[in-house]
Amino acid sequence: MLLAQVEGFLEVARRGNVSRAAEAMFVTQPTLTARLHALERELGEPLFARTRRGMRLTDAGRAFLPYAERAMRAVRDGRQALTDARSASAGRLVLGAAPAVSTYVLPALLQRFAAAYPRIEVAVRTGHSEDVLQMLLREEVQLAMVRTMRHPDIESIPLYEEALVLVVPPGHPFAKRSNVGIADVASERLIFFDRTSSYYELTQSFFLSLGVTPREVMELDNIESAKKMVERRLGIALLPRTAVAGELAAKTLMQVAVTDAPAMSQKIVAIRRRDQGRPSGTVAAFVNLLRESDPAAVAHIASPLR
Amino acid sequence: MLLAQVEGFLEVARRGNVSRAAEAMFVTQPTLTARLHALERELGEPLFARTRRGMRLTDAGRAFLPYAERAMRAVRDGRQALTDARSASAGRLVLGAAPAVSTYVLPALLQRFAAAYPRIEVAVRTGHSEDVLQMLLREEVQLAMVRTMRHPDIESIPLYEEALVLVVPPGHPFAKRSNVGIADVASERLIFFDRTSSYYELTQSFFLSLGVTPREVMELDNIESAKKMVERRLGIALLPRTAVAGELAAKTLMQVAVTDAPAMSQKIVAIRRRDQGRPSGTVAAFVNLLRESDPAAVAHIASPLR
DNA sequence: ACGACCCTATAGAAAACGTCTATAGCTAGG
DNA sequence: CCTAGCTATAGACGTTTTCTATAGGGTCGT
Repeated sequence: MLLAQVEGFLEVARRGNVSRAAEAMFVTQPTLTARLHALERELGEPLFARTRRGMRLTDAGRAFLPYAERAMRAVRDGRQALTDARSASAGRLVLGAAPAVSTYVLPALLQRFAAAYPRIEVAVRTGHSEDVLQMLLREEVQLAMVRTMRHPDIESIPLYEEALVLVVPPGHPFAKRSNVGIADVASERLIFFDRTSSYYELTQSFFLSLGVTPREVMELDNIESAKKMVERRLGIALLPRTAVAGELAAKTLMQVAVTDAPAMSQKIVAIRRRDQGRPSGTVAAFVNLLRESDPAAVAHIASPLR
Repeated sequence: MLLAQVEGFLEVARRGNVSRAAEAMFVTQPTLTARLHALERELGEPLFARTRRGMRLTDAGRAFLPYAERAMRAVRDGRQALTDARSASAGRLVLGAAPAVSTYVLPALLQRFAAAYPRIEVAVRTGHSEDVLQMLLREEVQLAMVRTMRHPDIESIPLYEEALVLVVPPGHPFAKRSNVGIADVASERLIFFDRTSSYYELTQSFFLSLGVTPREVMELDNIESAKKMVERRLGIALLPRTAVAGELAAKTLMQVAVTDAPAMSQKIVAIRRRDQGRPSGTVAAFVNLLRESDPAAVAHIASPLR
């Protein structure tokens, strides 16, 4: 069965006239007649009753009509869906993100994105970078925002550098000192977060490499709780800058520079499966947004706290 | 766009492998490759990402997939609908019927029909024969059961002869007399029904042709009421035999033969539009049932009163 | 009553398209 | 490094589709 036959069937059914229908479809009348005959032969039943006035549907034709319409509509809608996807005016986008990205950077990005592409539906799956990578490989997400990772099947788009900053509560001695050294930090009560996260490993190995053993006070499994601990003066913490942007602006937390320590940071990238070709539709739209935004900066603008 | 392309797209999407999909579709691999390329060219977008392991859907392919499935399903279901209709195992049947047929004959017929073809949905439109004919011509009904009518665009199938019988209440003098003549009848109180119906004309002209002026007592607009009047001894009536079958059997009405009057009857036929070709599907099924039933007889078996 | 017109069906030739076999090109895995 | 497995390409062949032209049948109007 050919779609041209189905289309011809519908057109003739509508107009009740082969010649007119043929004209409307830009083919000659014998061509359309042949299509109808072929369709009727394949279905084993006359779809039209031939009269002197033209063509009338038979009962069989009437029975087939809704299915023919459904088929043509599906094809038409499928075309439209691709056009929409191409212009990224509609569709679906499934993102993966590391927790710190998901909580502190994505909301502001998605706010912008939703404003620009209101007809795209967005889903976010959060997990540690390694887990999100697996999601990407299993194609459960189309694009993931995680720390730099290496894998042969993915390609990366650099996004921003996420600095780990030392934050202390307002009024803390460090806040007024001009010179805070790594040794000073190590002797303070430190608050860590999420032992399974890469931030934890990063901070740990940082201290170890400097020959300092930190005095761990407590470990929370999420950044938000860690911030609250610092605010309640239970210790100080090294936290991603994007995660404390709001508190720093509101001065409920103070940032302290450590003079004798190298800057600590992680590179955050967007990753895609290499075998998916160039970004298309919704993914391309989002990548463009990423490129023209400074993801680390937007966190300051619209923090999740406001 | 060709259905073969859509089908190929689905098969390859399912198997992720052109060669296997081609084998499953009984074509060679280059053929299927060509179909995919043609489809992608027409849609202006790659639907698959070609990898060393085979074919994976792109985002565009994933977006198109549900529409492709819908289209193929519509075509498949359409085929099935025709098959069902051919075997009359499912579908729709819209019947027209004159009032006496609709009330006294159709119920029993439809009971049988529904038992034989449970998946056919049936609709009945009732009206005087002339009105039902118009419905048929406007294709509002597929088949109509009415009194014999003549029209160039319809063809008739004889069903049964509907006799008008004289009925009297039990205990009426006529019930015991061996010899009731037309003059006797005319002197009785007569009950007629439905002045707009052909029965009325028939009975009136019958009396007139015999030079007798009936003493009309009352006229009801439906047979059921007329029967009740006779039962209540308000008069006697000439009624269609199928309409009084139940009462005759229950002996709440008695039939009286009129010795010196010719039998009065109307021929009931099924009519169809001549331009609809031979009966198909559900109509054919019903016509077959009509042929193998004796419609006038079934009214005795399952009257509407039980 | 008859001719002009309108409809679909058919015939036959030309063109277009799809399908095949054979093979190239590429990558992963042993 | 070579083989196996995958898709892409080339070129020939055959079928199908499409076209123009025309037949056949019936209605409507004059």
